[in-house]
Amino acid sequence: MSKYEIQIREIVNMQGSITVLALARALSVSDQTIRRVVRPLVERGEIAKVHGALVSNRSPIDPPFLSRMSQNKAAKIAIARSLLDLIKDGDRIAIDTGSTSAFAAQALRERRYLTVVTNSAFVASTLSMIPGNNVSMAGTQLRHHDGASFDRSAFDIIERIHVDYALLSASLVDEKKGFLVHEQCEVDMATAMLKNSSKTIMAVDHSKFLPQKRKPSLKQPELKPGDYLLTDKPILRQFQHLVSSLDVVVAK
Amino acid sequence: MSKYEIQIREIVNMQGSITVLALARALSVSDQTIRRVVRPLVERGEIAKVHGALVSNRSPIDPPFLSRMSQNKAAKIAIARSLLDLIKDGDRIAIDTGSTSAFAAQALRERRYLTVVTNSAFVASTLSMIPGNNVSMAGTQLRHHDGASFDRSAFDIIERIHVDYALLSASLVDEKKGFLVHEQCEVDMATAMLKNSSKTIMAVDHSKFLPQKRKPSLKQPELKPGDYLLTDKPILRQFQHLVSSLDVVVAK
DNA sequence: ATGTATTTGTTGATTTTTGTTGATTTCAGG
DNA sequence: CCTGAAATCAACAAAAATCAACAAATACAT
Repeated sequence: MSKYEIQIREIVNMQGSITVLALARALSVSDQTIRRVVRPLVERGEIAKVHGALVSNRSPIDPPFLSRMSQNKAAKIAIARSLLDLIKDGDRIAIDTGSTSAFAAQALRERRYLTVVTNSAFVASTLSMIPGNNVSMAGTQLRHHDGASFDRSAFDIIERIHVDYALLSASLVDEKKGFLVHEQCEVDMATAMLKNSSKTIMAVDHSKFLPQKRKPSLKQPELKPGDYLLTDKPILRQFQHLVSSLDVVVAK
Repeated sequence: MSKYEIQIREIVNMQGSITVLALARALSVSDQTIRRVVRPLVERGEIAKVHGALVSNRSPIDPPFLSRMSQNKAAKIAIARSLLDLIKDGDRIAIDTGSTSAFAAQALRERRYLTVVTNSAFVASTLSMIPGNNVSMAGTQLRHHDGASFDRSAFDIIERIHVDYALLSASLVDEKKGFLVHEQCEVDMATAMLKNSSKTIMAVDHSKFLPQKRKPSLKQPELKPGDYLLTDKPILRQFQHLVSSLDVVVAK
């Protein structure tokens, strides 16, 4: 790995695109050097190259978080897209934190006049820039691993705003215990959102139905009959009893 | 894929529609080049083409925030990078809203253990995901054009947290009146941030020194002697008196 | 210090892109 | 259904970007 690699990646991702020569001048090396360093990056698909320029494959404001921390990207995108069949222009929705919700937020940029309340700064930021939306960020101090807030004020705000849908997620689906997450604050937040919404949408990709190394142990609040379950593969028999009263949507 | 592709897509989507010739002038290439680059885009259906013009097929309302983000991108990035000379690991900083601040936030991802307080959801989201940072999002209801908050709680939080630096911006620098912005709430926020910080950093790219169509009229609070001014071109003589007591940093 | 390995800059051949020219097509208005 | 202006297209020459190969510079272990 070359010493210029990090710099190059950073400049390219920040600018969106730059010519090889400009980059050479910026780092005061020859254009040939840039080409050499860049070649493996292109092969690994980290940045794209066209005749005349290097272009980032990330959108300039697209968080590293989406590409980095997401396993099962395809599944989550499919789920997010199928969410669009449920959520219509003008709906009010509470959205929890997590990567599934992040993708959901991206998809919901297609909708207009949404009322959104969320404790995730990422979701808030994404949807607040859509004209016509009314977005409330619940909470102040953000935890660093996902930019979500669980402080007192976060709950105050969630409890103040009533919405049509609460979009929730889970870390693991257990045959016996149901939808589980790692932290109590997440359960508390889910409970608050669920209480203040007409319908709940639980979004879990199929990997959440498989055993995991790090096992969560805290149970999400009970869903009501008629609530939605969004996933990307048919529910296996041993989980059927968990979802019998729910409206199951399998994204394809 | 051509190196002009992203720019073309951006301009077309931003303007809604534009003639081939205007686009050629904008990128200072020939009209023939535009046609050539555009052909595959049209075939893929990414933008539509009629005799005489290219029209965007995307929803006409795309976040104005993003478009502003791309004006003077290079200058803003240069300023953001030079900010890294001032801000060190562990510093505490208040950041206002605006595209310059958005780029600053991107650059500050290199720093660790920052204490950040901001009323911009985008800045909060960007910096909250860096391990070791302590980020507070000030405010609840986000305005849609830039995802920033100016409600009561935003001020409460800004006023509660004392920081080393306040990073502020302006829409126009007027020879006589100084640093101007469009809205009173922005002045109020800047004032609150400035009051609670040891030093203020005013970041304005050179285009802010030029006359503008839409003229802002509200004056940002006075900077203190020793505060920083970050810009990307040397200060012209007629503006010198505004910055005489300031520490001027010209990014290159 | 010495030799070896790696990185970097330079050169010239090769490929791709771009601008220009002139012919052709499309469009609006009688 | 013409007609003139503007837009488009095709083709070729000029310009720019890329690549391969080699030499110079640098780093590194012995």
